[in-house]
This record gives sequence, structure tokens and C-alpha cells, in this order.
Amino acid sequence: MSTAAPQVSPFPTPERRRRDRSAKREAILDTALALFLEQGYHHVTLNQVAERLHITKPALYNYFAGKTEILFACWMAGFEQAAEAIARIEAGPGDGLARLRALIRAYGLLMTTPRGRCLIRFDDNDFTPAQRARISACKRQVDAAFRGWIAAGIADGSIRPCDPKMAAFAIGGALNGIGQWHRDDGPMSPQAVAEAFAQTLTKGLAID
Amino acid sequence: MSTAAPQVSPFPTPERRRRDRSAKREAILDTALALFLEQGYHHVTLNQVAERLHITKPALYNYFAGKTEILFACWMAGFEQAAEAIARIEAGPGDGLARLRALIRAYGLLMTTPRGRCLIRFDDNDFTPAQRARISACKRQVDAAFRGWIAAGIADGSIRPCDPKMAAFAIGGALNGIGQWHRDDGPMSPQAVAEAFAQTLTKGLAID
DNA sequence: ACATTTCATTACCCATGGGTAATAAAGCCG
DNA sequence: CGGCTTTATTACCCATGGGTAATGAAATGT
Repeated sequence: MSTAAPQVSPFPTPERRRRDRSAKREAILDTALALFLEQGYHHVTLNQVAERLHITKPALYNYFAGKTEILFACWMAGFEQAAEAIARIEAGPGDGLARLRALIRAYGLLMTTPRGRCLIRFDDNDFTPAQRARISACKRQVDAAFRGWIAAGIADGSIRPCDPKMAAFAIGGALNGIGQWHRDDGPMSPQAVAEAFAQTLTKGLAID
Repeated sequence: MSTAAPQVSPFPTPERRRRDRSAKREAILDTALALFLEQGYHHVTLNQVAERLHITKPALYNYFAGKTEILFACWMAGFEQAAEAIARIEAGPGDGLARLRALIRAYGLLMTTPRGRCLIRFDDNDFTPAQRARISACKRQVDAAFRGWIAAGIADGSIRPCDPKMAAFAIGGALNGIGQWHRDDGPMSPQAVAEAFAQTLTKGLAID
């Protein structure tokens, strides 16, 4: 068994070294992320993060400049997911309403994952001013997608005329809320939640 | 002018003494509250709170047992406002949809005030387990109002059949979001926001 | 082989800030 | 007056935890 030829050489190529390092960065990120969501940023110590990875605190500083850097990297990891979803929908077919529904489903799903939760469970005050500026820009990007497709839907007749800004805030808020209450061990699957929200938020409640 | 008889005696009655004390408690609460919302709980020191009131830190301990007690009192102050609104609507007239809309307006308005923002801007992890338990009970109470009037609306035919639980989450999330983005110096008045949300959330967006 | 970079460890520093005496001033009560 | 309560002050304690040397051990590459 151990005499068989090894699948991977123990002498890593430079390429693989880079991947290893990047994998460690990701591991730190995901571990810190999970702890931040469990206990809240200020109740998590870097010692805890390190301990879960079977290393010691100073080792973390080989990958991140400090605690807020880790926090920021977590947030950006979440944003990348959102940006990808937006790009995918943008590239796909559908009128304004169809695209809006697709975005609601994708963003709703994201909110049931740790990466997605980062986007709304962290406090703005825990970032540096520079980080806050970048985050604001990212948030505007997401908001623009919501507003844009609502406006497109109004233009193409698939969405009832309304204030796109308020509608986007309402939908965004409802979706962000998912990140607060949804539990993986709860009765509703992420898909079911996303679908229910896509219906409720676009069809409304009143019988007119 | 200063020789005129004083409107209030400088010798307070026992009754007034109690009111004075209670007023001081409120002042501490509102000051702490404002700071917590500005800078985030963990970035606010008790010295800061005291300084804004022109007293010193230990003086605070005459009114509150500690920092988390202040935080908790802030949250409860917000909840009282919500509970009052719910009771008022409950006592008033209207079918399920009318009551739901009234609740959306009242709760939306509340989210534009400091007291209301407490309900959603604080991190659960900053409370003690005992406090968390009481907060959970209060949150369930609010949620029950939303779900109850949605269910009532479905029963009386004013609301389109749906899952009241999901609908309540969607509406609650959208309203809580107001507390995150609304600025007093923004372009929309609290009333306008509340009204827009009442429309968007009940009428929906799709043209069917 | 030898210098260099990479990455981890142990041991330490120290600012921060919640909380606590010890104490003093001011009003209330008998 | 003289003791008691209330409320504030000054001065202090000290656990916590982010961050930093100083150092050592691999792997790298020439």
C-alpha cells in the first residue's frame, strides 16, 4: 500500500507551492469566518482562530496583516460570490422581472451560506476607513443591479411602475434578513426559502 | 426677574426625586444609545458615555449594573415602542390587510428613530444568555403580530394565500433594513419611506 | 555545501477599558 | 445637631488580547 508510487510528488512544483499557500489563506479565512459568525467579531480572539487550525497566533501574520484584514478579506470573499451571480444573470436571457427573480433566488441562496452572511453580519465600524470606502463601492454595485433590473422591468412592462430605489431597498432588506434567521438545521431548505422570497417579493400579498 | 417667585421649588418632593432619578436614567440611556449607533457597541467606552453627560464613569454605576445592562436597557426601550404600536393597532379597526399595512407603517417609522434602530443594530452575542432569552421572547411577540395579521388577512380574504411565516420574514427583513440605510438628512422623510414600503410590500411588483 | 527565503514557534510587550474601593459632599430624618 | 442615605469623585486594579521581537527549522536555489 505505502509501497505504491505516490500520486503526488512530495517535491512540490513552484506552482503547487503557490496553491498550497493560497489554500492556507483560504483555510484561515473560512475558520475565522465561521468563528466571527458564531461568536461575533469582538468575541473572537486570534488565538482561537489559530488554535482551530492547529497553529499559533503569530503564524497568522504570515498571511494577513492583522485582525481587521482578516475581517475585510471575509467580506470581500462574500462579495465575490455576489458579483459572480450578478454577472451570470447579466449574461443570461430574460426580461427585467425574470432577471430580478433570478437575482432574488441567487442572493437569497447566498445568504444561507457563511460567505454570504459576512456581507451583512459584520459591523461597518469594525473596518478601517479605507476598507469602508471599498465596501461602500461594492455595495453600490449590488444595489445598482437590483435597481437596474427593476427599472428595466418597468421599461419593458414586466414590472409595475414604482420607485426602483425603494423597491430595491425593500427587496435587499428582506434578503439580507435571511442571513439573520436562517439555520441550516431548520425546516426550510435554502432553495425553498429563495423560491418563497422570489414569489412573495414580486407577487405581493394584497388581492386587488 | 430672578426676584419673581420660582415656578418650581428647589426643595423637591419625594415624588419629584423619583422622577429626577428616572430622568437621569433615561438620559444615560439615550446618550449611550446614540453612541452605540454612531460607533458600535465595542468602540464606545463608558468614559465616553459619562463624558457626554458631564459626569464620570463610576457615576453610571448608580443607575446601571454594567455596560451590558445599558445595552439591554436600550434594546428594551426600543421594544416597548414596538409593543405599544402593536397594541394600538390590535385595539383599532380593520381587516388583516389594513392591520398589516398599519404595522408596516408604524414599524417602518420606528426604524428611522434611534430607539427603533437598537432592535436590529445590536449583536446578539453582546448580551448575556439571560438577556438573550428575554430578547428572543420579545422578538417572537413582534413576529407573532406580523404572522397573525397575515393569517387573518388570508382568512378574511384581504390577503393572497401564502406562507405567513415566510411573508412575515420577508416584510420584517425589509423593514429592519430601513434601520441600516436610512439617514435623517436623506432625501426621503420617514413618513414617505414607511408609506412606500407599505405599498411595495403588499402590492408587489409583478404585473400579472 | 552554503546563503537565502519561507514559515512557524516561544516569549514578551503594553494600551485599553470594564469594574471596584475609598471617600467626600449634599440632602433627609429624628 | 448627628447619623443615614444618596450620589458623585479620585485613584486604582487587572484581565484581556492584538501585535511584535527573537529565534529556529525546513525547503529552495545556485
